[in-house]
Amino acid sequence: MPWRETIDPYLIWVSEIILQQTTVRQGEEYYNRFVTAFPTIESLATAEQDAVLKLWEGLGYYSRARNIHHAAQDIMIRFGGQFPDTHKDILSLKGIGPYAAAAIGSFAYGLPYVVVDGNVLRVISRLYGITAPVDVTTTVKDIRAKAQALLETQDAATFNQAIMEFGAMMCTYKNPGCDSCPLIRSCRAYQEEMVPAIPIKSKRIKKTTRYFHFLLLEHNEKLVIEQRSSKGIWQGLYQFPLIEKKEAKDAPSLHEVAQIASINEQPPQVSEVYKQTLTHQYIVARFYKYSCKTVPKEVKMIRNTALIEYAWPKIIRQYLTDEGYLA
DNA sequence: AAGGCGGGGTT
DNA sequence: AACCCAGCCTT
Repeated sequence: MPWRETIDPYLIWVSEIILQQTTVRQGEEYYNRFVTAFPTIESLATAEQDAVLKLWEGLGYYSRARNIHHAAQDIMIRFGGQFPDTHKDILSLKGIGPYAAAAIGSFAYGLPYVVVDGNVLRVISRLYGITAPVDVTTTVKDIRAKAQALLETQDAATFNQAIMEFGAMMCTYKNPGCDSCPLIRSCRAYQEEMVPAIPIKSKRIKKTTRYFHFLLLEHNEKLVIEQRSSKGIWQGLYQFPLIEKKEAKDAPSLHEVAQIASINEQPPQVSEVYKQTLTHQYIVARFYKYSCKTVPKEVKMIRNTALIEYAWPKIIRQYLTDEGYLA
């Protein structure tokens, strides 16, 4: 892993943000492309947000891309382009929380702050037999304090790397290697046969289903696109004009489509159903291709060949790939 | 303190 | 299809 062979805080920062909620296998390619495109803080700070999002396309949690971009600009202003070297300053950057601040600080500068990621939550909660839910603030604070005490005078970078690796390789969520674990004599969960039950989580997420109808409005060999803004999913990414329905059986009416653009008489070319599961939502989407007589002046229109230049949500990118638009 | 935010992996 | 994986921001 290239980011383990450097003490450059910028490279470590990029890798830690990408590797959050992402497997190493998937993240590695994104990391390489990102640091090639933006080798320095300054190059990232001066980039367009669209360019940053394009490199993040398909990775998910796009606020990470917006935040790292914003933080790079912040570093130029507040720290003269030098990545800050105190825990407090690192933590003040947007998109960097307790985990990332401890990881970057220890790996780049040897700052003595323990990392608490999912691995560490699991290791420490099992070691101390913690049956309080690990997804509440007070429990995380307790676990951080216990982990910090274990770090004590040890080398922070080595300790942080080791405890995360131990969680990932030995103290795994399923099928942990208790049979060969060097810590079973001190592991409360093992002694009380609680290993499979810990860590305990309290929150359940309920998913809502949303029905999206994307309109491909064609006029003069161009398509109408728009950028998602404000709140909700896929902020900053691009999409086609969207009509959302509450029920599966609903389809956009001619009248609704006509309000967006003046369409020709022939019926639209309707795609198959595309589905995507998000953390809190289940998306069901169809795509409708219309030929238009006119479109409103203020909309953004691009040629088919330019579609590849924009950052799309996974479900739209899948459709565009299937239709040969990105080939 | 609670909820929202993608996408991938395993069973 | 139904489960799991996670750190940070906003409200």
